[in-house]
Amino acid sequence: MKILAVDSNSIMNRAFYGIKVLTTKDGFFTNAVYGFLSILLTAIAETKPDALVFAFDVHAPTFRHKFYEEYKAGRHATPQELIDQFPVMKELLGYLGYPVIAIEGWEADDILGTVSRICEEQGAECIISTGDRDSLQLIGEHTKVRLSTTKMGAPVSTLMDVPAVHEKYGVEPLELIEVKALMGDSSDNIPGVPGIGEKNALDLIQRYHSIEYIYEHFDELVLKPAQRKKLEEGKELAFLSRRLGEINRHAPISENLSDYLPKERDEASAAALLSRLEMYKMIERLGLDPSKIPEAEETSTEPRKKLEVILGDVSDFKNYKDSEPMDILFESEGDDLTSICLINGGIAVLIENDGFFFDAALANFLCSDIKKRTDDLKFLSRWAENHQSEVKNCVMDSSLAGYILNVSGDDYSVGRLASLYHAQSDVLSGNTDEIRAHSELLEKAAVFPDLCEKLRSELEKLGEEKILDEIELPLAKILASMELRGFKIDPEGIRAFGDELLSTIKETEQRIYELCGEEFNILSPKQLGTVLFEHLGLPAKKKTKSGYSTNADVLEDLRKYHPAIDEILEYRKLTKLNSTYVEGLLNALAPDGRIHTRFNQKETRTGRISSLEPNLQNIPIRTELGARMRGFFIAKEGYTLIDADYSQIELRVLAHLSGDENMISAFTGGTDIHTQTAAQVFGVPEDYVTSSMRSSAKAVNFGIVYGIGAWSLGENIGVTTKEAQQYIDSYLSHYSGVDRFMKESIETAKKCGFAVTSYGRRRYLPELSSSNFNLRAFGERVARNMPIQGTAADIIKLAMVKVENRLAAEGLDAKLIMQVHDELIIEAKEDCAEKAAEILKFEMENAAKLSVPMEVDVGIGKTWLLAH
DNA sequence: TAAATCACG
DNA sequence: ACGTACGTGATTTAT
Repeated sequence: MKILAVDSNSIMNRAFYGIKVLTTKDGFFTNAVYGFLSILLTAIAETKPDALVFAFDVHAPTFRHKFYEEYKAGRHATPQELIDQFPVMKELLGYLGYPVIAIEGWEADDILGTVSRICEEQGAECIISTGDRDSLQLIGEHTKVRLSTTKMGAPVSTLMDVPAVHEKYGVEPLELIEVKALMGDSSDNIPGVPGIGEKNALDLIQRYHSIEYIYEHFDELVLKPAQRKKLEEGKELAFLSRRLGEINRHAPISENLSDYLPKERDEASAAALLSRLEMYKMIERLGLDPSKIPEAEETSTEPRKKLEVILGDVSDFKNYKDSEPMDILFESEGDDLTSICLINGGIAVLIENDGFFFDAALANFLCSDIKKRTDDLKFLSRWAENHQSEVKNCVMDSSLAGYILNVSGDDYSVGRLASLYHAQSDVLSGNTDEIRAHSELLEKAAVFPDLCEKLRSELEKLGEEKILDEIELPLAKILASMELRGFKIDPEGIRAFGDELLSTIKETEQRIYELCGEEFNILSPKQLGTVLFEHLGLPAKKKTKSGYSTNADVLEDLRKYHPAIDEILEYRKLTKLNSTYVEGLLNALAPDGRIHTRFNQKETRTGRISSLEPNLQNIPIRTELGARMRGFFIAKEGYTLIDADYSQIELRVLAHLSGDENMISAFTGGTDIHTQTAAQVFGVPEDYVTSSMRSSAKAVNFGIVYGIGAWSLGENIGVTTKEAQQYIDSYLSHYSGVDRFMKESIETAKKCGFAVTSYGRRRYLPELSSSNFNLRAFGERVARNMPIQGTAADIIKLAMVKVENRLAAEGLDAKLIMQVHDELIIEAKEDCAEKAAEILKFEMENAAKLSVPMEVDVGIGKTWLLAH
């Protein structure tokens, strides 16, 4: 018999503070429950117990006896967000069939101690799962403690047994009570003997084993005079602490271990609770059947609509009900559609792709004026364009709506959104074999019409419908086109560049081995750390979770100590260039000689788009060698590239949002913004600004946008924290409007629970109400940054829509192929490049009206390098 | 699968 | 006492 006894309060605490903020969409904190379950699942997997016990304190927070007042004074009160999660956790454990024990007047520790005692007596095996070192005293022949801690933000667990306690503390487990009696424990308000710390206490107990012995043989002991005095004065406290620190192992619980075997689980209730907590993956991780999730509760009140499923083809919808939009859902394989489902007026037509007629009819239908809704417009648009069509008049993409409603989500599938927004499923009727064969598709179909309405009204309620209608929907189509068009590259050039890199890499590698006097894997931070800091004895600076940090910042500081450092930095650059860019791009090259990146429109928390497989938004430019990479991105024969990028768009947005007069005039004046900032911060005329002053000012400007702290700024530009603080103070006093704006941003975000762009795009920030200082500080930085980065993202998205529309309207053979946050690239036929460049610049500069002009630099060239 | 590193805006 | 500037994605080694 093996029993896992969980110190539930302790694990809840550990999870709450150790796990990033996690809430349901209406703001209920779920991080402690989530973390608890994660820890539990690993503990079960590792220990494979027969029975489990979950011990809770009756009161959260835990407090010891009569020290409650001191307790409250000594430690922050348990935050409400954590307290609220306890009943939920207990309820869930109940559904999972586990015994939950909480007894008035007894602490969780006492219950654990009792379980462990019973195990010891009956020869059963007991494993205590806790985040608290208190329980270590319970360790014995049959009792081990699985200690969960967070080391540098990562969850770690250690299994402690008798030898482990010997090794770590040099005393018997039971003697830990004595140690604690001497040293005390502030978190449990055990006073201990004043002046005796961990070192002293351990030393004394290692030698004398108990405080009783110490005080009985007090005069015979060899003690330093100061120590003797402290012990003498603290005698009473020592014995009091001894009593407080010892866990009572006789709580009134069943001595029959078989009572702790798991009971039958109530899967439906457990799954329902977890889905209310929006922990959908946890349902599976706990081995619950996802189909046990009950439908939303409201289903019973309204009679559900019927959806009649018929098998047919696209033309069956000639007589659709035009008061309602046509919903389009589909099954796909790669870029192909295998079947679609069209829903309108209570009828769902299921259409299998039978080849030519399907393609032609669907292509024809998609470009009709019929109002449409779908769940992945970018995919559908790509399909349409591949079949010489386009998607016209699409008024809803549920995934985009879901993203706009919560940019922090990670699953915008129809099923997930339906449960999140309580959409009602229609009742399917029709040929049951067909329904079964396409059950997934039809389940989506059944809920989709109502989901779209729920999403639409939610968007309207929050004033975000324009973001969908005017930005994301038109953009989806453009991104689809950009993905299809791709970016032509020069593979021969890249290969040659790669060969060049490879030979330099070999040489560099050899030099490093010689300089270090040994061969090792330079790319392994672990091995590199050993060589640099142990074999060569260089001064180690920062540490990471698992050893020495060897990142570029650290190495930069070490350059002066050893000639190998420069080579290592060089080696890193070269191998990065080769594996990520040379090899990465060649691997991603399509048969048409072009790279087709995919744009993710639903990824970022700020509203930016991201690029993946491959990522074309991080092609090198900052170093000369890296920038050569951009020379291999080229226009096709007879065409040329046009590259346009906003100048300082984020700072201009900041000037606009803050309304700071000084900053606004900086952008209308014509002097370089960083130089002007330097002049103001350092209090010198602009002509006297040196390049180092300018670069410090630039760092301050960036820092302001990111929600700056003096420490980091100092680190970044190599001045003391104090000096950095002076820069910031000086900056904020000259740009007092910015100061005000930043303060207001945090204040409104705290009040509303979200940060927002000037187009109304929201990012919810539950971090702001966290009781964890670091998380809250992070939330505050985000509250300052998101409106700026997000507004800039909205602007360039609008610009993309306008540019693409204008180019089409003017009938130019010029198309957008790339976006890099503040930069757009067009591939244009040579004879219309000038005209297209003009349009590009104009539409970008006029995509939004700010209180400062938006400036765009535009270039034309055969390669990305030349055009930029 | 996670952590470390580094490429970009 | 603690950790320390926002937003991404790809590659590598190590667990």
